[in-house]
This record gives sequence, C-alpha cells and structure tokens, in this order.
Amino acid sequence: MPELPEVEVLVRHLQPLIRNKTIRSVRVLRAKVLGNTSPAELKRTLLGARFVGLTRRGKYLCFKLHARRRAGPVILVGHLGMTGRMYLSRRRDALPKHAAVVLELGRENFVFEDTRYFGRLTLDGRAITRLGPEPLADGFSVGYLSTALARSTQAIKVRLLDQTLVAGIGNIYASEALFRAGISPRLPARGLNTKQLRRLRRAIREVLREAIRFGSTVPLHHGHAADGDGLFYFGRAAGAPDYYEERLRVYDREGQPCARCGGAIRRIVQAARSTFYCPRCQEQTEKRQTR
DNA sequence: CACCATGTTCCTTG
DNA sequence: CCAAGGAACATGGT
Repeated sequence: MPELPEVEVLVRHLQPLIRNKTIRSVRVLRAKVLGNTSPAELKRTLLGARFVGLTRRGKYLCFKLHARRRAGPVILVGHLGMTGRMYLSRRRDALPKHAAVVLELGRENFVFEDTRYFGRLTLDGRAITRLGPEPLADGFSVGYLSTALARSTQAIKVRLLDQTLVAGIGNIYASEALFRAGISPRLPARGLNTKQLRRLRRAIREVLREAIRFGSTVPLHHGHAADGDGLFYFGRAAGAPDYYEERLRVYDREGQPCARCGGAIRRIVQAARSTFYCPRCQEQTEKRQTR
C-alpha cells in the first residue's frame, strides 16, 4: 500500500531500527530493482557503510549512509512500487519468495522484497530531482496549484497522479481527496476555480495527514509472522477489522452507499486506472463548472 | 481463461 | 517541443 502516507509511516518505523548499523554483506537476488546501478557497484558502495539517516521524498525513501573512504555521504534511493516491502528480520529466518535485495546488518537482515519487482533500490537519484513539491510543505500552495493547472485539459484526477505536479499522491488518495473536496474527478484541471483549488489543496493535505496519523497509531509488526505473510505495517491481529480499508470513503467501494449522501459510489476508468467517486456529492461541481 | 491490482517509464500519436 | 494515451514491466488474487 505504498503512497505517501504509507512510505512516511515506514520511514518513521525504520529510522531508529537501522540508524548506526553497518552493512556487512549485500545480496542482490533481482538485479532489476537496482535500475541503472550494477550489483557490483552497489556492493562496492554499500559494503562497510553505515546508515546515518532516512527521509522521505514523495513515495521515495532516501537512505543516507557514511561509506568508508568517501568524502560525502552516499544516498541510497528506495521505492516500493506496487507491492514492495522493506523490513528487518532475524538473520536466521528464511528469506521471502520474492526477496530482491538483502543487506546483512549484524544479527538482522534488512530485506527488500517485492512480488512484482516494480520497486527500486538504487544509487541513481535522478527520479527524485523530477518530483514536484511535497503536498504537506509550504510550497504546495493554492497559487502554485493554480499556475500549474492553468493550461491542463486533463481530468483533475489524472493530473493528481503526476508526480511532477505534486509528489506522493497515488490512485487511492487521489480519489479520496477529490471526494473530500467535493470535486468531480472528471473535471478538466484548468476548469477548477479558486474556491475549488483551495478545497482541493486542503483535502489533499487532510487526507494524507490523517492517513499518516492513523498508520502511526496502528501497531507495526514485520518479518516472520507465523503464516509468513511478512506484514510490516498496517498489520492487524487476527480477526481485527482492516482499518486501512475501512477508513477509505470511496476507493474500492463501487456500488456501496456514500457515507455522506447514501447514493451509490461509482467506478470509472481514467488513464487506464480505476477512479471511485460519488456522483451526487461530486458531480454538481462538474455540471456547474461546464455550464 | 478473464479481469483486476497501491506505480513508473517508455513509446507513439497528434 | 509538448500533451495525452496506452502498453509494458511481473506476479498473484478472485
């Protein structure tokens, strides 16, 4: 479930666990996730290096390390793709089926596993330089949004997924933010008026902040579950409700009643991806706007 | 077998 | 050059 909030929760979780730990060995099981970095270069760079910091930028994790015989720090860039997970596990535990990279840190392993291998763990930081502003920072202002969307005829939902517009929003929170803002996902981006832009900015920030706060209160567990599911966040005790699903208002709720008006949630496809919204709570804006 | 899935990048078309 | 749309990537769930 990796959009900005999930990555933020993961970063906060991992930070104290890896700080000051030294990489004793580097195992690359799927070179694809290294991108342009070769396994040899990764090993050469990381072997003997020590984790000194972990931050997030959009959906990316930025590991900062001090390597031996190097003037400046090394930045290792991670991305979870759709199904990636990063966690520590005991070294004696078996590796998951889709382990992509394993860093040995003394008694524990730092494991990057990814079923579909869409994720990344690389020394190539170029992707980060192309990202738009952080939605929770001051740079993400109504003025910025207004300028950035002024000439776009693309549907607002599709624009929100563009990481160069704003970094970190994915398919789930794009739908959730538009529902909260009462704006139709189909509205052309340049058609939003100032009032709508203000509501959208606020809704984006609220939805992301709440998800972070919520994720942070759920007990984290990782690694070696008995059934081997290896949950590392948004874990839940057996039989407990799945809070992650329950707190979403429209995503994956086609046909279910809208929490606000009771009407049926609708699913449409935009840019080859599902969008969920409430026609009654979000459509009027569209009609009013297109008149 | 069909369709769907939290993401990004590359290629084509206009 | 840019905007927009779609396929590809790889695996698993229903």
